[in-house]
Amino acid sequence: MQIRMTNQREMILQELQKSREHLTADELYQRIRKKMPRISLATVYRNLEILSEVGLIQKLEVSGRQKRFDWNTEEHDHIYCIHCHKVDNLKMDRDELGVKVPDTASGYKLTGYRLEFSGLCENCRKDKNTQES
Amino acid sequence: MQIRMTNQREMILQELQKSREHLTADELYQRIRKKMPRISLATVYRNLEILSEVGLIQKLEVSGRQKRFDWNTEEHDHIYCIHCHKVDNLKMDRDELGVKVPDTASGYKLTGYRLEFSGLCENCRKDKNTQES
DNA sequence: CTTAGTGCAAACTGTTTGCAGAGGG
DNA sequence: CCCTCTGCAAACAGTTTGCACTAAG
Repeated sequence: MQIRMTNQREMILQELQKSREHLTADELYQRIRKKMPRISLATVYRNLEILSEVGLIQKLEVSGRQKRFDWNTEEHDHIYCIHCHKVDNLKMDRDELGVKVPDTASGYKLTGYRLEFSGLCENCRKDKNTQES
Repeated sequence: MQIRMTNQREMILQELQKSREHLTADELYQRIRKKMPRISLATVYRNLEILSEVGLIQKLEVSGRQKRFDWNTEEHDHIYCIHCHKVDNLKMDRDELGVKVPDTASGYKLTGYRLEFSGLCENCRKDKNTQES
């Protein structure tokens, strides 16, 4: 199957890349809607799925109930804000992290890992100092 | 608020503990229903929530669309089967894993991490050998 | 008795799908 | 022109909630 670069598709890709964030389908939809009011949420979902299959973006498995998508297709890990639930890229290389992946464990043949640091992001740290929630 | 030990609550706790697995609310519901046919799924959800708040069980943040719950309340990591999506406890101590958590990163004040190995579980390894999916 | 907990149904959230029509290549 | 992609609405999966009744303490 060949994939066509439609306006919607391009917009989604652009908007995700320029955001530098890890948006959910709905967040992305809200932003794109301002420039392309007739786009539908279904289109956003369909394209995020397809773009991640093709390898132009990455679908994330992270904390929280909604799926998130990443413009950065290299292997890297994430940080999760326990207060506002946003997700950022961890700017550390995997070899700095020191995770030792055994070949097998508990009967599993291991193929990889997923590491997610958690903590308070810059904004939420400020909020916590001034007004205690 | 004080919590009452109702039959339903006790059953949920028991069934989860004896399963030694990381069940979803629905899986648990299906099992309990055999012994307690009038229990409702809503009750299972409500109790899993409450029991995890009280600290008798643990709510997991793991791969997959459904929430999973763990009878084991100690801090530990998980292994995820990329084929059948089941989740097992990792029988390794955190200090064996060698993860170095910096104090801060990308503006975040870090408080912890979540590590999930992924691979093929015993059953799925067998399946893969005989019949290629 | 009192008030937390239950079963049921209905609501809600996030995501997926069927379809007829539109528009990339 | 063809066939992938779109918008729309309706379906779906997982979870939560309002309510009147039940039962634990």
